[in-house]
Amino acid sequence: MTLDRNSQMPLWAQLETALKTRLDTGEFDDRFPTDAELVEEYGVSRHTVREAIRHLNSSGILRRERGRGTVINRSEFEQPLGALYSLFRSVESSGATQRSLVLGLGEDMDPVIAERLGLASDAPLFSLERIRFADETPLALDRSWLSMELAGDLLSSDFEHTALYDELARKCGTRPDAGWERIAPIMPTPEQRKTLTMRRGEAAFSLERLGTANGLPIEWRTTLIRGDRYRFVSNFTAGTAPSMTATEPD
Amino acid sequence: MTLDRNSQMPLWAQLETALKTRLDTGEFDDRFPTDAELVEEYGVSRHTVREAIRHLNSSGILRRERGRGTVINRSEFEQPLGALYSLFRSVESSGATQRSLVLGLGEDMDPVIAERLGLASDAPLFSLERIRFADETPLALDRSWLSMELAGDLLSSDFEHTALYDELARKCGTRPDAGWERIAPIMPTPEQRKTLTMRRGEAAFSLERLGTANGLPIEWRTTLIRGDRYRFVSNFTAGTAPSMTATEPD
DNA sequence: CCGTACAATATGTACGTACATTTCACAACG
DNA sequence: CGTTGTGAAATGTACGTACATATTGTACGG
Repeated sequence: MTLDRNSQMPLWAQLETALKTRLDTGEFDDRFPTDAELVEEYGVSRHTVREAIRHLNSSGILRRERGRGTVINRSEFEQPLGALYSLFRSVESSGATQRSLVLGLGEDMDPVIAERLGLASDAPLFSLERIRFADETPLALDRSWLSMELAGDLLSSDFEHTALYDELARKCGTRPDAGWERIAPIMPTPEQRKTLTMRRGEAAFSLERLGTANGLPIEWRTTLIRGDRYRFVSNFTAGTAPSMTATEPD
Repeated sequence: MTLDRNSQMPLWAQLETALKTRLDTGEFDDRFPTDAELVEEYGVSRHTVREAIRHLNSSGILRRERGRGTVINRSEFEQPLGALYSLFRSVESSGATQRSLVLGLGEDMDPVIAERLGLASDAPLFSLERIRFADETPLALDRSWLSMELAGDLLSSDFEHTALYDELARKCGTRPDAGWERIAPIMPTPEQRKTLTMRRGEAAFSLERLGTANGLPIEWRTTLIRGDRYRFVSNFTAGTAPSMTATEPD
């Protein structure tokens, strides 16, 4: 398949479509081509190849790893969303008069979470639970777990006024640099509903996050966001997401 | 503020941070600098400027408009999410044995939706309602509205096997090229729950989408996705989202 | 046999240039 | 006075180059 240099569609968008088609056929199941190979094959510059891959990347299909190559994101029903990584940050930085209230700070034990953090199932965990306010009204309920060995020094910190990651970096010398996030719609339990002063029948977002540093998991976090106070909104244009008009199945 | 060329942090990431800081102070409230101005001011190449702006863009802070300039995304509580545009597509392309069942196809009237589409409140609307299956089990409930004047020719189409946008392009010569999308968590009504064969107490995603072509709204769509069958997942790394480690408020 | 060192590979960063396309303002024209 | 045309401004696309950095495999030496 060759590209049409007279087409209205940008070269990189054509290339993106072509690559997506070939991905669907399973042609790259063992190995995705390198930049140089695609440059050679399609006769375009590396810049154009990267632009195409950047878009496949941001739509969660591919992932690039420096020194290793471009790998295909395999997942079944859980659809990766690329730049959704900013989801949590967007909640954090939603403006308004931000404030948080510490509900719990101390030691906890949980075999499931301990295993997620790569610890023995009876390992002691540092736990921090907070309510996030925006405009004086509860917006989210947030709980983090870290290894007590790593975060023990944080037991005496004041988290009403200090960010967890900043404190972690300052006292423990580390901070999540990667990880994953997952979002689901749920019905809050009566207790959660009461804590967040939600009305009955109101649903909520449930966010789960595993934060890693240097490839090792260091933080597990769950966040519950009031559904009546929050929406995630996205603008799309042919300019920023041209693959959409070309490949949107519907 | 000047950039440190000996820093470990890439130039573009430093520039991103610098620009974000200046954005926060409101310095650019009237006008965001052009590429050329930033090239001049920071003494970097336009490539680097674009890389920085690309990241601000994908985190929903800025929006670039060809021929016009770079503008700041203003929104209060509804946080834009950049590449979340692929949200709907990800549902569509979630694989499995995809199938849809047409529940309704015909004329409808709705003053609110008509207004959203820029029509008179009593204008007749084309309406299409479908159930989306994945693996023989209902996944989503989907309803679209278009102006009857535009989409009248689609009344006789077979949407069990044909995509709406393809049919729209073929018969009506247009197709959404931009728009916006919004996501919320909701409790389905008993009727919706029954249609999607959901258990009691299970929440769902509610997606709303306005699709535009050439700047004019042409489609309003609502989608209900089963919460027990779907998750949105995102991987983040310092490599693909370095601003995160730098600016994560928590 | 194991570990270190080095080379090959592949992506990341950063520079440069040129032209295309869209938008907007303003002048010229009918 | 309105319409059309033209040019300036700004981002989009596309090419080129060079070097940095992370990963992996291999060869060499103890």
